[in-house]
Amino acid sequence: MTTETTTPAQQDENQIFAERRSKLNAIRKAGIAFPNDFERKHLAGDLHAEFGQMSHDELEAAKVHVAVAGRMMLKRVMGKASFATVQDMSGKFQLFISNGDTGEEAHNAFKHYDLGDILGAVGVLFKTKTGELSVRVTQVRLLTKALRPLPEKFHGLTDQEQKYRQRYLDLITNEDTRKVFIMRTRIIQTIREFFIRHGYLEVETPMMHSIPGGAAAKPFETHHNALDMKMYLRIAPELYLKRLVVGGFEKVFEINRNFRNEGLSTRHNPEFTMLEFYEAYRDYKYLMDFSESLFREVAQKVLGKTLISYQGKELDLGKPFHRLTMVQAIQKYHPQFTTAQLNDRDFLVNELKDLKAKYKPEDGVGGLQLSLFEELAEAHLFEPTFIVDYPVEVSPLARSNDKNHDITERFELFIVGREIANGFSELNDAEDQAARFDAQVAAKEAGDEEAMFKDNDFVRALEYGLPPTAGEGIGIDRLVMLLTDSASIRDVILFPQMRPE
RNA sequence: GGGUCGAUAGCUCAGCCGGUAGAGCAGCGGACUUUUAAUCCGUUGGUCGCGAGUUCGAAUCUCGCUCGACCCA
Repeated sequence: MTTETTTPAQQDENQIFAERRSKLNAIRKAGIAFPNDFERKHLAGDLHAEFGQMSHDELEAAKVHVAVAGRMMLKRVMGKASFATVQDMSGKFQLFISNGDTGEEAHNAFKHYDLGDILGAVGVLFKTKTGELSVRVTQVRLLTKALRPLPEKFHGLTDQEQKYRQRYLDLITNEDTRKVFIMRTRIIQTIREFFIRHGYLEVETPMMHSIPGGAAAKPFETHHNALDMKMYLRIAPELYLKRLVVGGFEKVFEINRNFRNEGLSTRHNPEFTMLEFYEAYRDYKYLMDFSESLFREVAQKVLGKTLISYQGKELDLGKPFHRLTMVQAIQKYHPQFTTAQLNDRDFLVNELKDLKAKYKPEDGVGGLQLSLFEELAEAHLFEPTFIVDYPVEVSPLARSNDKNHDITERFELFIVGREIANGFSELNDAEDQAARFDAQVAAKEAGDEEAMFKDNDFVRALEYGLPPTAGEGIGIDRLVMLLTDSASIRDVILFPQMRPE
């Protein structure tokens, strides 16, 4: 990329750095310091899988020639012979380098290679006397000099802050970290395959919105220079995906980032990954069954089982998920409340006051029920539980229940006490949608920063006719946390948001 | 926003009642042709997160700040 050879930040200078830089300078003088002509032909993992079971004598007879490359993680020099362990994307492999096989000069050069350097080696497979599959190296080359030393080889990198800020170091050093992120990739891959197999179309909708919509959240704001207009990073793709269903794409899904301008915690990162999907001619009950089969399949394919352990407690995604209304969920953990009390506005306000819970005093019964549910029940929902019949006033995009217009055909799925999915039969009555937007605008004007904007084009789209449709969002980061037994969302996001150093 | 804990060599950590900094790994030099965190001998390396204060003297005590982890709102 560049030909700069000037030194980086001087305050990082230390003895080890200086020593390595002087080695690099010597390499530069001797020829090409960063060669790119080494042809790597084998991965450690493949070699272990293919030849790991062969005996010492079988390997000697087979004379398997290999070319491996990777970062040197361990080095043991013993005079006229040395062992080194290199690590590539698939695993680790041991090299045996000796005066007899490479010549004294090459072996002496190797002795000055440092842990962290990237090497390429060619040779023949053999087994050591302790039975470890290794390469008897005939040629070893330094491909990339590492100027900075690696973290200590036994403990690795343990400092949480450094693990998050310098994820590359965490990945080099900690196998567990690599496993989590490989699993994350597999989870997303499995989800994608599931939807494609069910006939869904994967789409991409805008990340920059002129009207943020689809969720109750504070957006990030930015500015478009050429159009001289305010824009928002999206808080949800929902309204665009439903426009696509209006357009005739009757089964769509999108896996992508949402942005919400809120605090950071072990469960919140300002940008996070969301799966949203919509299917015409389905309702929220279908979605619940569909979600159960999705979760089951992902666990089975990624973990090989549905019985999982999270932070020391077990749960089985193979068993039917519980289904409770919000009122039932509150009563499950607080049987002293009667249904009449939980539908009484004054009673709810008093309880919330006594509990010192967060709630909006202007809310109606529905909003207050939700606040009480969050305070008293949510954290207890360890086993997968769908909470159904959300109040209409907190569900401005969901279809009302035909028998009771105060509730919607909506559910949220909770696992390990955390909201992990949200789905509903979509509101496809354009006039009702327009009225609900107006109510949101009124709430916004009254000071609710999370209330929605009115999206007139979305209403116009509904006026052309949205078929009866069901839609759902699933928080991918939280799902990955669940399946990788991670306590913090930062442990499942490669580069979590941090304050500047 | 509040509370608890943390920041000392490149990394992992110790450093007690205040007396001017220590180990292991890594590095450097030496021995060693089957090691497995190799071993053995020798050795270099520090703005003790930042800034004040108390004190004859501060890594250590006090206050403030920065960054982080966890818990709470």
